[in-house]
Amino acid sequence: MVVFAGQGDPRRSMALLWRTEGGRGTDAKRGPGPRPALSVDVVVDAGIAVADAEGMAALSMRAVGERLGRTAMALYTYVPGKGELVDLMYDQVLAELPADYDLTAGWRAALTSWAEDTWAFSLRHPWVLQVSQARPVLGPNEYRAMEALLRVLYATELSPAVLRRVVGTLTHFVRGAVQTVAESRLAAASTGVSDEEWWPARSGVLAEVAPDFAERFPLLVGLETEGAAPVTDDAVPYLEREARTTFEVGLGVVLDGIEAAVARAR
Amino acid sequence: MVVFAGQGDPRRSMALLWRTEGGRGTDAKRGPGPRPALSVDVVVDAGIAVADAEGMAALSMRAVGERLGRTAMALYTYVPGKGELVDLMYDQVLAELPADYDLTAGWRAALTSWAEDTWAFSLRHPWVLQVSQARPVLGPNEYRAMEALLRVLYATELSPAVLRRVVGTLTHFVRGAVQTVAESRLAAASTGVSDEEWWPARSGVLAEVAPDFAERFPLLVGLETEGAAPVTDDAVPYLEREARTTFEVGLGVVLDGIEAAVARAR
DNA sequence: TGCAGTCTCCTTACGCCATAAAGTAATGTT
DNA sequence: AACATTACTTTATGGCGTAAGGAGACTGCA
Repeated sequence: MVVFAGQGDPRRSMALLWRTEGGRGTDAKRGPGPRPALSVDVVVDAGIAVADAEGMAALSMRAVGERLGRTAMALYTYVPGKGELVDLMYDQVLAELPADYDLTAGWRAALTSWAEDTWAFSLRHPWVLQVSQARPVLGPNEYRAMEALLRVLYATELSPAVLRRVVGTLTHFVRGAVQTVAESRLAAASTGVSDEEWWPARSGVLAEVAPDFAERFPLLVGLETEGAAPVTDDAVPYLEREARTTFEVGLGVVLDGIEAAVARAR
Repeated sequence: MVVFAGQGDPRRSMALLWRTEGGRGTDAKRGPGPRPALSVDVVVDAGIAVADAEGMAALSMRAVGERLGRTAMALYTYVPGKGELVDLMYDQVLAELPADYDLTAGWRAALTSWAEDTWAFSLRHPWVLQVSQARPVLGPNEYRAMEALLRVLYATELSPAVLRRVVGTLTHFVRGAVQTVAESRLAAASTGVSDEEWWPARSGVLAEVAPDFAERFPLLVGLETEGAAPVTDDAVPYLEREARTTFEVGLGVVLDGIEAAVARAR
């Protein structure tokens, strides 16, 4: 369930995202009417809490309202709609990402830190992976995070034209890798069936239903038995271990590719 | 809206996916009861038609039923539920992908073809990008496509351990890159606002709401003006052009990284 | 002090969604 | 001819986002 950005009045959305009047926790001067018991920030935080705990699929206006002891409709006082709420939640959590990376150990080490931070961040708030990238949210923290990545990449001294694409390459890869883990956890949580239980059940049936499997897909069968990730921690499920190794090895591959581009440009 | 796989009886799901009794179009021997006017294949094709035309968000049991002149509930005769229907749709379209790649020009050229085919395929059926990868569908065509990719990758003579990860690296990257285009089209179609209209509207507001933008994000602003993709075809929207260039350049970067791994292994 | 205007928050309602349950009618087998 | 089985329908349940309208709280002005 990719969730799309709020499509209402751009002026209203952007004013909320970049809301500066004192920032979080300040209440602007009041006019007539009852004093608001909530605030945009409180609503956004409640949304984040719901999404963190129950996932994006469980994020409903009713659920957020309930967490605040209010009805769903009460939220519309603070936020134009669900799309905009998600935008605000997204930009809010993005504040957790570093605004700067240490470049003294070189760009490669810095990029590794960036990828590692992004990985950890995405697992802390897995629902961010379901926010569509097509129409970016354009909030301050998204820009802040992008600026941090760019600062690292400028150290490669690659041309702007290449640099632009490297940004995409890195984010696509990291996003895809961490998404595997996030979705796997989501599936386990929402079905109550762990990967460890799910996989043997399916592959057992597979053997029944496709007895000629080994002849049809020899390379696949060969690969399945070889090259699995070593078991370093039994508490980490199989699929997550595999995904983590793919992340580490794959990141190395991508960084090697960037290095090749750097060498070629020199 | 990531859509998760059907979570019902694995035996039933797998039997449907690998259904062999005559394959498409054969009707099994009949018992008592009215003769079925539809079939699993017809339902799956209708689902694909709906998803291709209107997107995953518009894929409802009602919509598919309506296309077949039936109620939503009628579909449950053929398919256990929506999740399983999506699984079947997914594996069905995957049959469009080649089962083999020409390796005479080397693995690099073959991988480029693979990436290109995956790109085109994903834009033909953008909704496949919203099928969760966490609990794979495990249908015959998914395995067929994977086997084709593996055949190419075996030509690199990398160790199985590395090869496993390279599969993930490539798929993550291609998926991420094409997803940008798919979501951008989806956003344009569902809101009626093209990227060309959307972006200036937003960035205009951005300038109002964040007058200190250029000081806060100097690298970002710098990059925005430099290194844009050259305009080769005016009919292709800006964001798609950018995404396509990212795909091409990024693929080169990843392939360079694989080449580095190959060289190191030698 | 009183009242008008404004604002928060509620209830109700609409039209979607997946799917459970139960009913109707058609068909093959005995 | 009776019965079991099946395709398909109608109806209902409990979710969703949010439009519309109303109740009561509060400020600012007369």
